[in-house]
Amino acid sequence: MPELPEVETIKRELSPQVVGQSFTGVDILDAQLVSGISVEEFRRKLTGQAIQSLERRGKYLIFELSKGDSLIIHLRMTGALLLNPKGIVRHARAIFHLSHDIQLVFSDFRRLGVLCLVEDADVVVGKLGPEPLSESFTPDILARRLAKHHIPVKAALTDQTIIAGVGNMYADEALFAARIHPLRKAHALSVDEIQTLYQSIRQVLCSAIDSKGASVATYLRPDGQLGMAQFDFKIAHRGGQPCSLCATLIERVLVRNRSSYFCPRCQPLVESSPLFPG
DNA sequence: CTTGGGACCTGGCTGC
DNA sequence: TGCAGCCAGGTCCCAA
Repeated sequence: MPELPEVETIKRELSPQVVGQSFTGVDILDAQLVSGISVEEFRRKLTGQAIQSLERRGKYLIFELSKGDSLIIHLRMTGALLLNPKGIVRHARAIFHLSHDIQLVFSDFRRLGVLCLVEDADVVVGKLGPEPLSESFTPDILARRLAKHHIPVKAALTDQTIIAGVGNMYADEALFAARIHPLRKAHALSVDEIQTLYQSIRQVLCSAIDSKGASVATYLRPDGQLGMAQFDFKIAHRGGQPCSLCATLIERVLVRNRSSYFCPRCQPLVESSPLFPG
């Protein structure tokens, strides 16, 4: 499932191959893929534009185009971008034709992914919260944003308007690393807990990028290779297995209808004691 | 406005 | 062997 580390990996591996190239055509095999405008208009506007840069914002990939437009791709659950694939790509939804006979195939077997072509990228990504790996993201910013929400901290971490790019897997990993139960209220975390959580989020994301993302389901890198970050998971998708720290069996609880895995011993569900009791 | 829950999507897996 | 139902989760939409 593409979250920040997976999308960042795709951006890094795709950029050197496609930046500077031009779209010579596009085959949309699934009209539902294109959001906002018709397939015809999408094809007409895209064709002929060169890719000036490739950026990532949260889980979105943004192709900055030569006429000022932005091609924005969200892979959702099962989307993948394959560069010059050999043979038939299963579940191909769109084929981008680039100069120098480059083909970029968008495959997405659950068809939740979205493409859009806009003049102003902020229309799509403007509401996203801060980038957790940016230098300007600080523990204080995390604290202020969490303090506004009386919701489970797990739900807060996966809310893209609070913090961008963190999804279900890495939220579980960060909460385990910080020893915080997923159902703890976001606004009720202590200063120390937020400091630890801040470091955990960044460490978990950086480590996953180093491993080229996690191939737990259908995630593939543009060259078709797998990521390796899933081998570092300590809690995500490990329900029923022993905790790596204390051997207690890992449990699963639904938070906002999403599976959350946690160690009931390492991540107890108790609110932190107030800083100044009495 | 805030919060929570369901819908969308598809295929692998489990249990009867 | 067949089949119903669960499960995966990013985001949108609706209701309380």
